[in-house]
Amino acid sequence: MTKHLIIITGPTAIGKTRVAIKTAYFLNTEIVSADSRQIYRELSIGTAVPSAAELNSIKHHFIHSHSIHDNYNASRYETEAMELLEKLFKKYNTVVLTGGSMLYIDAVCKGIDIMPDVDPELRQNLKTKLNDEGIESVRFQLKQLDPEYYKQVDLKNPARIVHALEICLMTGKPYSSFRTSFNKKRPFSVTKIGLDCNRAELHQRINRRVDEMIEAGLEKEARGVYPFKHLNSLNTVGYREFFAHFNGEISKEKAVELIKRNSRRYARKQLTWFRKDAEMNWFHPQDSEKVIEFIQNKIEKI
RNA sequence: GGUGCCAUAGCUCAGUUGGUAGAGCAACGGACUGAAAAUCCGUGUGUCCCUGGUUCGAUUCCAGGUGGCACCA
Repeated sequence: MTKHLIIITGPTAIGKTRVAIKTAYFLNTEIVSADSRQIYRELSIGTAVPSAAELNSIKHHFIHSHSIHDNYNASRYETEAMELLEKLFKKYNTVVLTGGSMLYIDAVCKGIDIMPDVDPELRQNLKTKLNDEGIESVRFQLKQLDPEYYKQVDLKNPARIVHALEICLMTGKPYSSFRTSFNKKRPFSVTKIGLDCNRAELHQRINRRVDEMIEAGLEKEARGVYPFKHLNSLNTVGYREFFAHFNGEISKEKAVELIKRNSRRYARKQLTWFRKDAEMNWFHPQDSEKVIEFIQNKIEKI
């Protein structure tokens, strides 16, 4: 029996949860979340996790399953998601995966090259070097250790250069030797549903949702994790703006305004990524019936 | 009703001694393989309020109109 993974994605605040739940309900299956921030149990309001009622109606995975202290990443997600899918596909022929984390979705569909875990101490050292000596110094070091990748990398992007260096230094081999861009074979078919609407409507949805988050007590939630503000997991829209407010750098009003703006920019970035995906089938978030109909047809054909 | 000031990008405004214009913010486009809600790159998007007049040429000068603000009635 062929197994099917239905992916429901789209920009932040578009209404993925609702469509995913309707779809999972119709297919009588469970939902796997592909959201790099809803995965943290310390974050709820600012990441817009599904409501208790929604979580009760359909079994969800990777919601609040990890801690902000866990040092999570896309590769760990790939491993854990694939293990989970193997189990779920023993029980179901179809599983719904939903979320807006582009790289996490790709990790499930195509896989990520195998590399060693990054040593946090090494990362800190390289960050310090970057800070003290400037981007030139890490650039130069990368040129020595991996001239091949040096030719391709965005030389203005410190995160890319630092990561390549990390791998070179930890393995003694060039980073480029790990980059196969090989798409892993998956034991299931993939159907991608992209949700989108016109931009003005999307901005309205985002602004409204941020206002709801504020009413629901986002400030208090952010205050609670403020001591850990340096963690990557908290370099997150909705939290870092409040941290700036707690630091006395900006007013609360300004923080709220920035959360809205940064959410809009995040949505735009997601759309840029999804748009170039030729496998995406686009729908309006109100058209969940059409989505289900489309999926039904697709599954019957395979 | 009278007088004065203003009208330029989505917003706040600059500017052109007459040769169709530029800042900030917002917005938009793109890259992306173990930080991805991260990180980085790029782009002015415009009936210069309307209608006439002067002029080779008006967003700019003049007149009228419309709208806004202030003050006086």
